[in-house]
Parts: sequence; C-alpha cells; structure tokens
Amino acid sequence: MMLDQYKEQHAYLVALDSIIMGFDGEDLKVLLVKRGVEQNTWSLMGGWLQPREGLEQAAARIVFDLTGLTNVYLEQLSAFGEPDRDPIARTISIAYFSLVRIDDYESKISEAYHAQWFSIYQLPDLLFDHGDMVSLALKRLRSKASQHPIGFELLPEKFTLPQLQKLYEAIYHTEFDKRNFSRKVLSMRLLNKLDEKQKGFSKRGAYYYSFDSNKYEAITHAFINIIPTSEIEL
Amino acid sequence: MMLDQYKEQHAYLVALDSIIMGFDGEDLKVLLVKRGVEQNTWSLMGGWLQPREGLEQAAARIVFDLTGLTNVYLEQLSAFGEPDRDPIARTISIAYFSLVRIDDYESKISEAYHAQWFSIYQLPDLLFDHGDMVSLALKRLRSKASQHPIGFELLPEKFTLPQLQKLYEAIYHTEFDKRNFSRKVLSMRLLNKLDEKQKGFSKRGAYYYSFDSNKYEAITHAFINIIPTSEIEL
DNA sequence: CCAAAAGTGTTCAACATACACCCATGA
DNA sequence: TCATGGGTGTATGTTGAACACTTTTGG
Repeated sequence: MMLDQYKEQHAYLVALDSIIMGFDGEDLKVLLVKRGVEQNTWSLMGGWLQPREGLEQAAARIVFDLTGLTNVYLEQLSAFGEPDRDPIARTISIAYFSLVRIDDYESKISEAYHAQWFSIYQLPDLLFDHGDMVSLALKRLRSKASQHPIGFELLPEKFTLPQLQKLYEAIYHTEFDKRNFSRKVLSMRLLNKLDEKQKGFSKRGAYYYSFDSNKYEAITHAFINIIPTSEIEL
Repeated sequence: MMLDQYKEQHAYLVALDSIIMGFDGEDLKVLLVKRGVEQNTWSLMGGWLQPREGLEQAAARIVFDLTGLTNVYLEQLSAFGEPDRDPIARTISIAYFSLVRIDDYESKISEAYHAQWFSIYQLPDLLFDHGDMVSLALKRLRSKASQHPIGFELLPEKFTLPQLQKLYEAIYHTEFDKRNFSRKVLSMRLLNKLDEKQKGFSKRGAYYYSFDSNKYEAITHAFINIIPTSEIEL
C-alpha cells in the first residue's frame, strides 16, 4: 500500500553508465560503444535500472552484457541528474567505474555494441555528460589508487615490476624512477615474487610477482604513498 | 517527443537525504529530524526531487528548508537504491553531506521538524539505511578533511588554534599533540593571525585566526598532511 | 598566588628523492 | 659482441613524531 505522500511525487527514469577502464601495457583505456538512439556519437556503456535490481547489481549486469566479465572491480562514482542532461527525457544516471583485465575482455568481447578501447587521454566527443563522467572517474581512480591496491585489478594475476610501474605511470600520466618505485612497492611486503620470469618481451626477462590480498586484508593502512607525493594531484 | 525505447522503461521515485554536520566546540554532530511517515524514528532530513531541479539544487533546498542556511558546503555522497530500502515504495535516494556552522544554524532554526543535534558517535537508530549514510559520510569527511581545507566550513570566520585542534580531534576521534598540530597548520601559511584574542573562555585568551581562501585558491596541493598519517583511517 | 589554558623548540628517526652502474640474454 | 631492458644501493635533505617547560591572567 503506497501512502498518498508518495503517490503525489514525480517519478524519473533511472539509468546506469559504466566507465570501464583497462590497461594494455602502455595506455590507460576506456571502453566506449555506439548505442541505441545516438549511433553517431561514442558513449559509455549504459542501461536502465530494472524494477527488482539494486544499483550495483544493475551496473554489474551492464558490464557483463558488454564484456562477458563477472566479478570485476566496480565502484559507484556519482549520480548525474541535471534536468536537461538527456534531451529526450529526464533521466537520472548513476555512474559506476569499473576496472577490468583487458586480456580477459579480449576473449569474451561481445560484438553487439561495436565497442572500442580509447586512450583516456585521447577521447572522442562523448554523448551527454559522459565526458564529465570519465574525467571524474580518472580523478577518482588517481585518488583511490594512491592509497588502495586497486591497480592490480587492471593487471593479470602475474605481472612484472616494469609492468606495474607502466601501469602507475599511465594512471598518473607521468614517469617514475624505477629504483624508487620498486623499493617502495616491495617495502609494502604485499607482493610475492614468483620463480618464473617473463619471456619474449625483454632478453633478460623480468620476474613475475603476484599481489597477496590475504596479507593486505590482514593489515590496515598498508598501501600508503606508493606514488611520490609530488606526483599526486587530488 | 519521447522515443519508444524510453517509454518502455520503469520510472522511480527519487529522493535526497542530507547528512548535515556541525561542530559545537566539543563534538561532531549530526542534525536529525522526525519526519512525515515515521514519527517514531529519527531520520536524516530528506525530500523529493522536483521535476525541474538539479540534484545538488534539490539537496540545497532541503538543507535550507530545515536550517534556513544558504551557501553551505554540500557534496554528493552516494546514491542508495537497494530494492527494499524503503518498504513503502521503491525509492532511489541520493545522499548529500553538508557542513554547517552550528552557530549560524541556531539563529535560523526552523521548529517545524523537531530537529535535534546528536553526537555522531552516539546516534539513535535511524530510518531505513540512514545509518549507513551517516557512516559513509563520516568516512568521506575524514578522507576529505585530511587533504582539503573543509574543516573551516564547521568553524566561525574567526577561530583559535585550540578550537581548530578540537575540531580535528572530533573528526578523527582521537587526540593530537598541540605543538605538532600548530606547527603543521601554520606551516601551510593559509591562516591569518588576527590581533584579537578570544575572551571569556580561558584566562590568557587565545589569538584568533582566519582561513585565507584566496591563498588556498592560488596554490594547489596545499592541504596535505595536517593529520599525523598514523591517525588517518581511510 | 594559584589554577587553567596558551604558546613555544629540539632531538631523533623515518622517509622521499636524486642519481648511475652492472647484469642477463637473445639476436 | 652488442643492444635492450632488468635489477640494485647510497647519500642528502625533509618531514614526522615524541617530548616539557614557561607565559599569561582571571579569580
């Protein structure tokens, strides 16, 4: 039974948009699609909230529809609700940002949406306020990644220190000193060095490491200051 | 003209809830009300999104309705949308947190809502998921206040260093060494020391300071590490 | 004159940064 | 053998944290 006080109120369309980010070894990338109404403009992957869905659940469904991936990193970014943000009808959009392992995605890609990865630093014009969403997502990623180990969501299980460094350089769009970087990263004692070396990329081969999430869970305040403080822009 | 693709979609009620925080010189406080449907339970101040309103605009209206204050600090916290969060009807709520100067409020308070300040560390049971909203707001306040000068939103224009320290101690629920605190805070060079001393509180009287927002605008990365890093919980 | 709060400096340890050379290997 | 990327150590300055005494003044 709905009370009168509720009945009198306007209702609104509620959409979700996902900023899906990946890392290809060189660049930080965003996955864009050409969707329904606006076939001329690149946009974020999105969809409508369904009646019995939670918000994060809906965002996960939308990421799954495009990438075939489950259990990806997902974090609510912000709700966007300017009255005219969508000229067709008033829509409240809740933006989620999502980090995926780009190699996993390659194997599961759905062709239905003509999806394409773009460097986050060279994006085309985007639909509605999707450009704002991406800017905000990058800001959030930088601030989060400086204090939480979410970078590993973008790398394979096994990765080398040079790969990890390239990733952080892509996120912060700058370069780090490799000696200081490796000292800092190893001093956290959250990486396990494997016996195996990467083959085929460099002649010498770099050791693989894996991130130890159990150790991370066991201690708090662990992931502080991996990035030189002078490089952090908040 | 609305496209069919839009017409087929469900629409939802959209509400806004405000976590209004203040500081009384000792404790960090949250302003709660007893509202409409649920007169037995304390809840956050909230309201419905109106058809031509932006989200932040609506949140500002709601804060104004309760406190009579305009130009308060307002930041979107998160959207809450679990299907059954409101048992009466499915509602998406967008929570904003807001910082007010508690003395300004005293002079403008509206009696209509039976509002009351509660210490954030001793809250009663709250309506729906409002308890989660407050927890999240506190987390956000801590993380934000450690790197941005938003604490001043909770203090009068003129404040003493002991007052500022008490504020940060309330936010982080801990104690700081006053020698280290004043050194750090003054080393930012964002406070102007006034000639005037506080009267009536202590015998000696503490100098008043004011926050120089122009200087803050002029430099970036300014407000880093006011809080001893060991005290920051993110 | 005394109680209560304000104000102030130093020492030590930890961390951040800058910087350059040798190593391993496939081609 | 050489070119390419991998890996490591040291010295210096800066910052963070711990710590105690003197000053002011109203009652």
